Amino acid sequence: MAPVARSIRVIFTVRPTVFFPLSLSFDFVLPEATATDRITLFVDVILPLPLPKLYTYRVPYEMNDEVVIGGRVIVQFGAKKTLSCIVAAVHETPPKQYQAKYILEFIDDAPVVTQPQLKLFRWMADYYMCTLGEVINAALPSALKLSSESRIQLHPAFVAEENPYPLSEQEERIVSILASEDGKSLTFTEVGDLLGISSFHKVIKSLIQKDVIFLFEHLADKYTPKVVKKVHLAHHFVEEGVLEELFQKLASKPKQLDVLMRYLQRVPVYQNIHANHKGLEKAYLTSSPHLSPSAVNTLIKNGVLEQFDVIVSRFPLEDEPEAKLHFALSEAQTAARDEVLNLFGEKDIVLLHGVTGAGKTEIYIDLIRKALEGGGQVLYLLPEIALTAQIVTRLMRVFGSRLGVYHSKFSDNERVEVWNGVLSGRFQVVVGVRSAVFLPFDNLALIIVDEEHESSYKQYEPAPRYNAREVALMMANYQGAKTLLGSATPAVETYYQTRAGRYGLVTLTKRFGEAGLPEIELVDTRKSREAKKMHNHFTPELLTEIETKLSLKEQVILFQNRRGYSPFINCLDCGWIPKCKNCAVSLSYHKHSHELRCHYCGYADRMPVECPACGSRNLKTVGFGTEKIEDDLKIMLPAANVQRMDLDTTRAKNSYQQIISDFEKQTTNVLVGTQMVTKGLDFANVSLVGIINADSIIHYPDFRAHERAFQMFVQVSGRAGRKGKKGKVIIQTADPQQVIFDKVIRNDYLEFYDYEITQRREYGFPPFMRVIRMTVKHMDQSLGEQAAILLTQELVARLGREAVLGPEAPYIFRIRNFYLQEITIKLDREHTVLKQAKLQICEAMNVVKDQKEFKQARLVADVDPM
DNA sequence: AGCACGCCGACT
DNA sequence: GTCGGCGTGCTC
Repeated sequence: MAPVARSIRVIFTVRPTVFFPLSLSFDFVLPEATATDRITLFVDVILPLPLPKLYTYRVPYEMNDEVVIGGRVIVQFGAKKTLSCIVAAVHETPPKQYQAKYILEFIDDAPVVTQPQLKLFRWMADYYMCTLGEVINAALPSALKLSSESRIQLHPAFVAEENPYPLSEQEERIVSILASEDGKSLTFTEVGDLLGISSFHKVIKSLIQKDVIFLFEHLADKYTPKVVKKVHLAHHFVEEGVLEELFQKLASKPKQLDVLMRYLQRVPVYQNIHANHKGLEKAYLTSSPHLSPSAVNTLIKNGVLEQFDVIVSRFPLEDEPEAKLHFALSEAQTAARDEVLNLFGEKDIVLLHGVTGAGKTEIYIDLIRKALEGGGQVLYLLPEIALTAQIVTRLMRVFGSRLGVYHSKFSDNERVEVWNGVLSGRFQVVVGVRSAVFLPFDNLALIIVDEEHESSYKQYEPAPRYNAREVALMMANYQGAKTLLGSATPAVETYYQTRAGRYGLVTLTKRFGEAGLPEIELVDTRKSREAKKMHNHFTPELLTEIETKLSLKEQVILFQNRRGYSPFINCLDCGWIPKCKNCAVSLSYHKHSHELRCHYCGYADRMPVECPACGSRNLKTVGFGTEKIEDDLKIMLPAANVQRMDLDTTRAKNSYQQIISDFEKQTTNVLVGTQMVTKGLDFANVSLVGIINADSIIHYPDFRAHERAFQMFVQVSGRAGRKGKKGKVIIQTADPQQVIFDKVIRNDYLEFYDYEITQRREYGFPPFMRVIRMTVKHMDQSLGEQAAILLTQELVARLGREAVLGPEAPYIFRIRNFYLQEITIKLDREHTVLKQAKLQICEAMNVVKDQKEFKQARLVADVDPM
């Protein structure tokens, strides 16, 4: 059963003194049971806080039966805070060091977190070197987390006329508001707003001392069910004859009559008396263009219609699609599917390596269907950006309302409903992003991780710094489920596992339908530049090709891996470059908003008209981002309809969907964007993809730079030419000789893999070694460096010199006013070694943290960084 | 994460 | 002389 949400909980932390409970007088009447029968239970709870251990609370004896592992309870934590937390264990061992506090309340009568989840969360905390509280915090939709808020209320014994203490003007104001309504209460922030000051604590303290008000903690479920207002005909009208009478009465009121007619049209009261019981959504009547909303209200006021509320699901049970979407798998798809199933016989994990456009989704759907037939649950993970309306509607048509969707743009209430839907068994398939691995499955049969190479599966801030692909694999392992990883450009680590025989491998080399892979052309920007043939950032080759495609009414995608107009501006007279005041980066110019913005901390300033250093008006933009590409293109090709898709244009809730649908409907011809355009989008009419500046992607100081570049080029190329059309890709680069281009052009993953794996082996990187990246952050540069040096020493002392690299300041050495130092640790892959090493890393971190002068240093461990 | 207790600067 | 700043430590 799904947990029942209770609306409001009130807990007194400061009891009004007048109501001193009389029951404290000793009445020692015990129930039938004698004291010796009593079993005293204790629970270990996970608090949603970054605390290293669990806390033990005592179960009130009468509540022994209510304890549910994985259920939520409310406890007092510290002097003031009342929190909800998850019961991780039940036992009878009283803590020796301290007196356990009692649990205040039990929220759920069934687990909200399943046993396999608890096991998984423990593994995560261990593996990713974080606390269970941090895992729980990331896992639970925040509406399932309760936390208290202090409120004040007029003291029940307070009578204004008898108050012996003089009140200040501010105090009077608070009192008059609290007295305005019986039992009215205010939060601290409300008090602050009311008085227009932020230091309201003094006032509150004084009022408490004078016995005018008291404090209490208010704890409310944040989850609110969705309510729909409905109306139906008042019951006594539902009778023959009576209704006619009503019509006559309303004869002179045409508007009301209209409403009534419409109601009867939708609710056939004559044919079926019971139809009236369910009624009709009020909004259907009030928002109908031909009806008057006020007439509806008049009918309600006069008792003809009755209004009532109904709690509904945010994911309505739609009628199952009449004709379920049925599609035939192609021969290649069928073969691949059978091979996957076959491999699942001996392996738990299979990689489906299929070129872009090979039709992997149909294979997934077929496998999901099979898994459901076997009675198990299915989790289908997608990177954020690929989880579009396109794929959801498609899955909806196959799985109907058994499909749950879990998405970062979902509201919290929606998330809770998906969570509960998984618990109750309503949702047997969930398609979702990274955080969907936290959903409370307990009977998984299959997990699909699509685009498994995607770095967005890895969370970096805040902890837990987990990779959803790895978590999914672990969860599948715990629940005996099979996992299918899918990608056109598998992560080197993943492919290595197939070579090592640990994962099965199925390959699809042909595109679905007759579509061939796109033709890829490299264009040398250096040559064009020397010949003075560049049009802004476009080579003549790219520009001509764009024009050709547009004249054929075909669409174009342009990829530029940097948002904004230009990465910085520069004063031509004095050389001034605006820098972020919090970070060691230049400010990016955003033309649309006339702002200079920091892409690391969000700091923004108005674009100056003149140089603040020398007063010159010769401010020039340097470099280019998506905004400039969009701008230039609009000027050079005024007939083209250009749309930009990047973080800045997709901030609003539905803008992303809008841009995609405009492009789909071919309202826009050219889509300019950042990485967003490289992922999983499937448009039939795109025949050209342009990569404006390939060099900025390849030249990156990181062992994964080549892998990332290869994946990005192949993925974005894959957007070109689908559904029978051969597409073209133009890559602009100043250095066409780069080794990886050769592999991209021939779309030769295997060759890329062989090349890359050799490098990884030689330089000792994953998959041969495991990397843990330590970051030391400090407001003070020198202290940060010293802390990093000490940490390095401690690490070397435990792990050996060869395992530790650094410390080193990263390229961007200051973010949000914190100076950064990085240490890279390389470890043997073996589990016992790894576990031991993590303990030693914790020790080393503690040595630094225990040092008085480094108290303000922040130490972060990132396991398997990306 | 809060929040309470504890030690140093600018003020009625 | 105090009020209040935030730095450090604890929460079952």
